[in-house]
Amino acid sequence: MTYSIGDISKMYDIPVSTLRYYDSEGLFPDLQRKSGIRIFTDRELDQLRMIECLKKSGLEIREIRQFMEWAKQGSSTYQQRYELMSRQLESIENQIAEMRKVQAMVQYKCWYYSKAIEDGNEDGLKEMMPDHLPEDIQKLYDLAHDR
Amino acid sequence: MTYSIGDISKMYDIPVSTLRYYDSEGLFPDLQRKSGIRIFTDRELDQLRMIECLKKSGLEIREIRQFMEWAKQGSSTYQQRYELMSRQLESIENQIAEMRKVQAMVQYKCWYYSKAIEDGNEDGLKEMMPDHLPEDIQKLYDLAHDR
DNA sequence: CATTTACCTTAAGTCCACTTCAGGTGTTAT
DNA sequence: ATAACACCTGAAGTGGACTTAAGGTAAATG
Repeated sequence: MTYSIGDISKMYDIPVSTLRYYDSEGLFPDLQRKSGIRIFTDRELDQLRMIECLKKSGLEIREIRQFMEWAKQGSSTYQQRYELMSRQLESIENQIAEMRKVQAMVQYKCWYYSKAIEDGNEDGLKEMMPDHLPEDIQKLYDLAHDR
Repeated sequence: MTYSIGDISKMYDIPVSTLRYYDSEGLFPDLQRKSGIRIFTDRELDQLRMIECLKKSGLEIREIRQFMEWAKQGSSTYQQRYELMSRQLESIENQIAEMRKVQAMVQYKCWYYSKAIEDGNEDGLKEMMPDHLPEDIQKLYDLAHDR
């Protein structure tokens, strides 16, 4: 099965210009052409899924290109690819932990403003604020403030 | 307690230039000065924590400025601030869910390459690949590939 | 047969969040 | 007193990831 650049664009909701940009950056190292026109196959679909994933994990385009080049080189680069994935795994785990703290802070602020709306002011809040919050809210507050 | 811009820079490991940039973008709406020099207080420390948090949640500088302006306006903007935090909470939850999928993909790839290293090739892997993976790995694969 | 459509290229432009530069003031240390 | 610091400003520069513009080819549709 093969696809045109426009097919891929619709399937993944990615602008055609972005797909061309990725190609120009070497992110599809095996992409074939028929009289100048790019022919995408399931191989490129897999690569595109991987690109999106690696981007979300925080890799830059040139690092993704490096990974794609390693993949092209075959079995001699298993080790490098494994190490890259291990590093990314650690990085993602840190990012998730960080996001949990952000989530706690935002949950705390949601509670805070809903209480402020109820009371019409922040007076009561300011009194309980460092250490006398309701138990469940205190947990969020402490998590968000690293304590 | 007050702090100089250099103090804050060291405490939070943020370049002085970034703090000046934040100030120039209106992210410290109450920041005082003594003969031209910025005087940071605990209020600005709280704001800086909030800036970092909102940035991590995906807000742009101008949206953070909006939030800070609302905060300056007092009780009349509780509702807007509550709504912003609610939206961000939802967004963070989506981001965490997305990161979990990325994590599953990267965990799967870690397993994949460690197996490839062990085997010296991907032949065995390619045979089990769509549906005959070891049970725990299959879960990762399915999660990462939305199935 | 003309125009619309889908593809192509290279180069320049955009957006965001900083960062660097050039030049200046005021206080402290040798 | 001179140099080293820590602060200041406004303007220009940077980096990354696209996006847009300008101009062209080739197949297909009215």
